[in-house]
Amino acid sequence: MSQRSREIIDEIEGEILAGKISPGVRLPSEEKLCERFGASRTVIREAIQQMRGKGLLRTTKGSGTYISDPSLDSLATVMEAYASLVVEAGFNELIDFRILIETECARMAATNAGESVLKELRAVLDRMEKVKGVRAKFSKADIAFHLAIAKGSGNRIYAGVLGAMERRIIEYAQTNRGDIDWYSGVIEAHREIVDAIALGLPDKAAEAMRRHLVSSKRHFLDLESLGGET
Amino acid sequence: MSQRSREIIDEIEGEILAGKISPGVRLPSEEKLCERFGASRTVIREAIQQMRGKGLLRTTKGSGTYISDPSLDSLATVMEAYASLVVEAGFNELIDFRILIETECARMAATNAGESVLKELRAVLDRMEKVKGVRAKFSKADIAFHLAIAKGSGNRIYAGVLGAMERRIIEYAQTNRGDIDWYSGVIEAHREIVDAIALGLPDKAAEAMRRHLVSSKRHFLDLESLGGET
DNA sequence: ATGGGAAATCTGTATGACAACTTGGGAAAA
DNA sequence: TTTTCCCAAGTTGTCATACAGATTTCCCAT
Repeated sequence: MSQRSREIIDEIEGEILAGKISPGVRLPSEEKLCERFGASRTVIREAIQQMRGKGLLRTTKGSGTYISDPSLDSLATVMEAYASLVVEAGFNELIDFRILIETECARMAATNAGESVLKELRAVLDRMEKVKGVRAKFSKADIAFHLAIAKGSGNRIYAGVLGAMERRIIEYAQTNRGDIDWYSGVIEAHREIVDAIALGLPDKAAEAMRRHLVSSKRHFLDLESLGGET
Repeated sequence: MSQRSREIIDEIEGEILAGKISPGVRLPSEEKLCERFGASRTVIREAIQQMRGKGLLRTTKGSGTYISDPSLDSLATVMEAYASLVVEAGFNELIDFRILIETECARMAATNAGESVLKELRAVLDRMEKVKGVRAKFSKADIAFHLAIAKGSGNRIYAGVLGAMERRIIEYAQTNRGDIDWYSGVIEAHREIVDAIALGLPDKAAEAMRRHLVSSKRHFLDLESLGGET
């Protein structure tokens, strides 16, 4: 497997991560790169496309190709793609991963979250109360809740990684669960978490979050073993 | 920004993650896709290249394009690219992320690790003792140590995510640190972790790992504030 | 039935051309 | 001189065509 584009990718990536080219800087034009690597424009473009897929490059028609600044979006995009593949093979592992990160998010949020985050959390709680029973809307609010906490942690990596998985996990895990008791239970758990964060109690917030997620996981596994498929 | 390839990517990705196409299955040939989307082969290929970059597709010359099975490598590739970009902006956050995951890995390894993992860990310890003082080799062994523990956790996500960051973090963090006391300290900390895992003591293993990493982080930050740059 | 080889299929690369868009600078106007 | 406007050069996006190199399929001769 020769793959001319592979070599080119390796070389350019190498320069990027060696710091020779910094985020925001424009890459030489495709034509220039053709000269430099002695390859056709086709190959150069294939290399660029692949790096774009990774989120390493960003192109603007008419202007040029630029090194991405490390937007969390790019990480999220890729992790989402990955999560969608792994979802069947190792859903358990993915959930455990999520529990680990979110528990830590809650803990950190209790010390770092400002008033604006708390306000957002309370707004989401109200919304969940309002849409109780409507699964699609409830899920959406649920996701918003967890992302808000991740944001409140102050660590952008957590928020990025989590945002990548959240939607898919919740969609997947909440299939076939519609009784009103369950909705109320979720809201109650969320409220407990918010209270702990508001009071600035890291351990309590972490513990509440962990309990909430572990119970979700159990619910999901029960449903699955009963054959709860779409 | 129209971006014909964008639409195609969205559609194909949508089908993949909706489960309409499963890992291992072959995608229709480029020509067929041209017909289906009413686009030129160029556009189809650009879409494919980008998804290849994400690790979503795998192509074999002469045979076809296939949906990747969720190999951890693909995630690692992408996270590595990301880590290289974020490394300047939020190195602290990246390290905290690592500490969180590795602590959990150590905890889980204490209950899940089999004899083979323990054997590997001990072998790595010996090797570190042998190359004490040679920074490049020591770093390599250091990475191997942490990855072995991640593997011993039994959760492939941890191992994948960590493998993606490990090399870059350690390379970056160990710059300018060469005195013999430091090497000994690292080995001592590692030995403590291995012992706890061998005895099957989750909390102790986790605590030892956390102490080790937090101390590394502090060392690194000290060096940095003194102007320790490449 | 089987083995071998040719044909069909498929991805990788090269070339040339044009469209769509951005950018910078120069000409024209104030 | 300063400002405004427009266009020309530069750059990426898309198309069509052709052929090389690898793999797979299938048919024919043994």
